[in-house]
Amino acid sequence: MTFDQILVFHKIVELGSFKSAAAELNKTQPAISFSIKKLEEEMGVELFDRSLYRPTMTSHGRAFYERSSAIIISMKDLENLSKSFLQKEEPEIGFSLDGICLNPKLLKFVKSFSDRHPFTKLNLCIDTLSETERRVFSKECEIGMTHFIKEPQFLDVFPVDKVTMVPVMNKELLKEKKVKDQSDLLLIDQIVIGDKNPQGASFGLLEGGKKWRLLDNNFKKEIIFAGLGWGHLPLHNIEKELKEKKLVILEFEDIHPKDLQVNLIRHKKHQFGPVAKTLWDELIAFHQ
Amino acid sequence: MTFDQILVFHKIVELGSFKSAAAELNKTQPAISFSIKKLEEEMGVELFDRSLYRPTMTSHGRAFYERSSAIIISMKDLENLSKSFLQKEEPEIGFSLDGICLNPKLLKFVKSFSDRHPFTKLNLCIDTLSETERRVFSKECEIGMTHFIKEPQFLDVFPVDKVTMVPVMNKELLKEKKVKDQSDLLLIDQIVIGDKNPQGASFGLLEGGKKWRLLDNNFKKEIIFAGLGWGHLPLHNIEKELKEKKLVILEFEDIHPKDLQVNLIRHKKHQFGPVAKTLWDELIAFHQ
DNA sequence: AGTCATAATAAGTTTAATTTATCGTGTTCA
DNA sequence: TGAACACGATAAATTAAACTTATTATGACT
Repeated sequence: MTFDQILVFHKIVELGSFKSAAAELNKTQPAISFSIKKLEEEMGVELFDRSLYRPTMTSHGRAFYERSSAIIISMKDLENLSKSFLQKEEPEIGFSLDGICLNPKLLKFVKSFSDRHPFTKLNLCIDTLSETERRVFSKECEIGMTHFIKEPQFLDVFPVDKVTMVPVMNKELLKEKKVKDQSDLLLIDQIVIGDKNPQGASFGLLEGGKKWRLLDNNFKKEIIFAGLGWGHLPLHNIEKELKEKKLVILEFEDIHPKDLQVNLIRHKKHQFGPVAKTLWDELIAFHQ
Repeated sequence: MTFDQILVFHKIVELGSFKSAAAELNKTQPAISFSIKKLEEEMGVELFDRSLYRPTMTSHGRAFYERSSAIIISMKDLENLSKSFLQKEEPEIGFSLDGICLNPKLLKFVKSFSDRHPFTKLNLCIDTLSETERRVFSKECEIGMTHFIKEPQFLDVFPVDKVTMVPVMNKELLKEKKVKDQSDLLLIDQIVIGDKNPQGASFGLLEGGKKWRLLDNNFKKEIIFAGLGWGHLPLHNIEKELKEKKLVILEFEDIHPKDLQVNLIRHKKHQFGPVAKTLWDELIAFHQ
C-alpha cells in the first residue's frame, strides 16, 4: 500500500471520476486505473463500484476512505514541515526569560509567536540571574531577556524595558519588628534567589543580614507575602498588594526601589535562522 | 515523500543503524541509504548526523520523527483493515432490536461485540413492531431481534427469550377513574405505538377504546407513568415502579400480562459474512 | 597495527510505474 | 434513435524507480 495510491483514491472520491483525478494529479487515466487496481488487489476487495456510469464507493471503499483520511491529513502536515525546512526554518529555538520580566502581555505575545510558527518548537525557559546569560552564551537558547549581563563583549545587547525592583515586606511583620532603619533589617531574614553559577552575583543583597536562599523564583513572592522575611520583587507583580497595603516598600540608604535595565541578548557568533531573527525583531517591536 | 521512506526512517531510529534496518526490512544497506538520501533531498535538510559512528537524528530529524509517527500508526491501522477485508469481514452490519427487548445486559454485550470487531461498523437500530422484520427483509439489517414475525417463510427464526408485556396504569389514575372491569378502560386513553407499516398490527389493542398513538417507543413509559393513560410495557422495565406501587397491573378478560416470544431473525436468502455469523451465534449463546 | 562493522558510492539489473493506443460501454442531445 | 461524446478497462511499449552487487572509506575494538 502506497501513500500515492491513497491519494489517488481520495482524489477520485473528491472529484467523482478517474479521468478528472488523473488530470488533477498530472497523470494519465490508465495510471489512475492501475493504481486503484493495485490497491484493490492488496485489499482483496473492490473499492469502487464500476457498474454505474460514475464510480461509486463500495461499503468497503467507504470504510477505507474514512480510515485513510487521517493519513492524508498527516501527510499534508509533513509536507508543510518540509516546506518549513526548505525555508531554513529552525525546528527548535530556545528563549530564556528572566523571571522578573514575566508578565501576562509578554507571555501572550510569546504564545502568539509560537502559534504563528507551528513548525518551530519554541522552548521557553524562565530563569534567574546569570542563568539566562549562561544559556545564551552556551547556545542552549538563541535569545535571552535579562537585566543580568556580565560579559557583554560576546553578546548583542538591545535594551527593551525597565523593571522597578522594590524591597518590600509584610506590613504585620514591619509593625511586629518595629523596623525603623536599615540596621533593623539585619535581624530579619532576607529572601533571595540563589544563583546556580557560583561566580554569579545576587541582586540587592544586604551584607551581614540573615538570608533565605531559594533555588528559583517560584515561591519568593508567596514567602514574602506570608511575612517570613523581606526581599526585592518586581513592581508590576505586586501593585495590587501595595494598593491593599498588605506590603510596604522599604526606603533606606542602600535598600530602596531600583530600576533595572532589561535587555534582549543573543550570541554574536551564532548563525540565526529566520524564526529566531523574526523573534528578535518582533520582541524589539513589541517593546516600543 | 513515500510512506516507505518514512518507514525506513523510523526503523533506523528504532534499531540505531542503517544496516540493521536493512536486515529487518529485507533490503540491502545501499537501498536504505538511497531511501534516506531521497527523503533528505526532498526535505532539504539532513535528517541524520553521520559524523558520529552511529547515525543520530539531527534536530530536523527529531522534528520529522515526531510528526511522522502519526502516519506510521495510521498506516498500521489501514493494514489491519486490509487484513480484515481479506478475511471477508463486512465493513458494516446492521442489527435491528425491538424496543421491548432492550436491557442493559444485552446492550453491554452489543458494545463488547462491537469492540471486538473494530473494523466492522455495527449499526444498531431500536425499532418497534414490524419495523425490525421489514429491515431484515429488505436487507437493511443482517440480524433482527423481535417478537413480531409476519412472514416467517423468508426468515431464519430462532427463539431466544421471553418478554412479559404487562398492561399497567398509574395508581392515582386507577383510583380516580375507579377502574373495576375491562369496560372501564374504554374511557381511558390507551397508549400504543403506531406501526410505520400500514398493514402492521399493533399489540394488545383494546377495540373500541380511545387511543394515543406514539410514533416510537421513546416516551411511552413516561406517558404511562405520568398517568395520561394505560398501556403495555415490558415487565423488566417497570419492576422498580411496581414494587414502589406507582403502577398497578391490569387483569381482565382480554387485558392481562402476556408472554411474548422474542426471536432472532435473519433473511434466508442472504449471504452472511463472518462477523454477522459470529454475531448470530454469540447472540444465541448469550441467551442460553 | 590489524580486524571488524558501518555507511557512501558506482554500475548494472530488475521491478514497477507510466504512457500511448485501442476497445467497449454508457450518456447526451439533436 | 443514432451520432458524438465521455469514461474506464486493457495491452504493449516506454520510462523511471528501486534494488542489488561490488567496492571504498572511515570509525571502533582489541
